[in-house]
Amino acid sequence: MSSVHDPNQNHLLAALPDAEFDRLAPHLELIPMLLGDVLYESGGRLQHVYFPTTAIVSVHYVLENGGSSEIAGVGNEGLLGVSLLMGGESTPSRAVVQTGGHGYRLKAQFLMTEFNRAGPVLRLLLRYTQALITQMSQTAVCNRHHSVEQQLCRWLLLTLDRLPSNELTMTQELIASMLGVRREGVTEAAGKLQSHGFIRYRRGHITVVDRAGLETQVCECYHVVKKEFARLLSDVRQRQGRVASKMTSNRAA
Amino acid sequence: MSSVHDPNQNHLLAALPDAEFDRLAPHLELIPMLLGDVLYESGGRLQHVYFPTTAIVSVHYVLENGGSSEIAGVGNEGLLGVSLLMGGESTPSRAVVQTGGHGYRLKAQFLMTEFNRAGPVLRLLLRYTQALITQMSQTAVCNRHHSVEQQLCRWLLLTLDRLPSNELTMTQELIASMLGVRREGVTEAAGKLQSHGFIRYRRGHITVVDRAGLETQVCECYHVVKKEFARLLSDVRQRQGRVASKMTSNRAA
DNA sequence: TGCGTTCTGTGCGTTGGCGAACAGACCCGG
DNA sequence: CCGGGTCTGTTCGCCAACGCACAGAACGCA
Repeated sequence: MSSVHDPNQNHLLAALPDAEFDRLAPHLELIPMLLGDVLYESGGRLQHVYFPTTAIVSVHYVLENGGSSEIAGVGNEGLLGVSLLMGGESTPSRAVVQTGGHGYRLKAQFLMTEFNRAGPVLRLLLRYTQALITQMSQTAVCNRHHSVEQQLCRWLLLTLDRLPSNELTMTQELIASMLGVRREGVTEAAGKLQSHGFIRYRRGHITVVDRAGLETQVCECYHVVKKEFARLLSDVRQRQGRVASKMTSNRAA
Repeated sequence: MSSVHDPNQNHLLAALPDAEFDRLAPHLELIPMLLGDVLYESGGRLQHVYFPTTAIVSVHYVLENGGSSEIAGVGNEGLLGVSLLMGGESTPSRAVVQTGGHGYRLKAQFLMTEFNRAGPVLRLLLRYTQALITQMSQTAVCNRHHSVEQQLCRWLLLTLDRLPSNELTMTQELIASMLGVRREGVTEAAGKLQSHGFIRYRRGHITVVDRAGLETQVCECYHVVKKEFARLLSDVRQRQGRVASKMTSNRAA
């Protein structure tokens, strides 16, 4: 259990040059991220940024009438707290852990110091921001033009890409609230996907058995987002074998 | 006609400290922006950034099937080309002039040089980016949860805020394509608003006669966006009386 | 093993928005 | 002042998604 966690599991951290990584590493704090944990509350002050490793976090906007929609998901490919980088101390969005796991958090000031050096960290994180903007925009269009079933496919695939396994622990109710649709709508769409043999599910567990099948149903939005991430962050998955010594020493912080 | 145009009509340019402004000013190029002009094509390489003064530009995403939605509008409060700043040389979005007028453009390299000094220009533009992200996100939620009529109100008000007058030159067809809805839907919604006495229109012209009335119908999304812009860019509308000598000399560039 | 909770399936009626089609109104240019 | 193109108003059928309500199934805990 001691060497399971490594900041390099997060692709952004892994992509940092050694010098930058070494400066940040002492301040990275491993934390459990439990299903339902609220990382940011709408309008709240941002104290930390988060780099998920095994967890997935959903960023969404909530309306006065209680309706809401996910506008982006963040897993080990990204970070939470972009609005800090942008200079807003808060954000109108809400960030909730959607799949339990772990991640590293960093006090805002440390990242900002690094960011303000205007070096590789700034450039990397801005490119990530650009990818995030694409994801949000595509979500907006998708919300308007595509069916619940298509959107479910998109969401499943995007989530799957962030998971090590092909099973997601997730109720239909929860998925519905992510997509901003009715639970029954998800039930129906999921039923179709199951009858096609693409997925199987039971009470809170969805297993993707035919990923290629899902891809035949999904709308272009999925591919647009993936492509843009790949384009902007192609260099990001490289570095894996970095020595973990520096961090294990402060994992308990 | 000679002193009508001034870069300070754009709020971002106006908010720059003198030193930064003076460095950029020689490279600002006044250009007409005509209705329908395409500033950025989806996937195209970005050569310039644009600071609208009297024009309004619509940023939208287009789907394979031809459907599309505006994800943000940019007028004299902002700039086009955020993805350049983010380090992506292109963007999957499309930018089209929605209301004819003027603006200043700047070769990408000049802004990037300034941006990379990591001074006030960077900070200002990042905060603008954050505001833009809010606008996109709120649009995504709005697309999902609010009626065409509410969205029309939101769109009218946001557009109105960027115009000097209370009349917009705009066909219902065009508005429909912005919102990503049917033209008939706009006709119906606009009809209601007119019967309430909030607006009046005739073939391609909409006049807002009761702005307060519109605000009673609009969804919260409008206010959220406005508030966030105000919060992030409150210092931006200040400087107005800056000497225009430096620019008039190169207006013809 | 049994019980309560939570999740899923299903069946209503309702509705907002879509798609297509067409008539009338308006405007501009010749 | 006329005519053609464009914009607007309206209709009708259709369907996806909504909201509500309830029954059955699965699971977890005692």
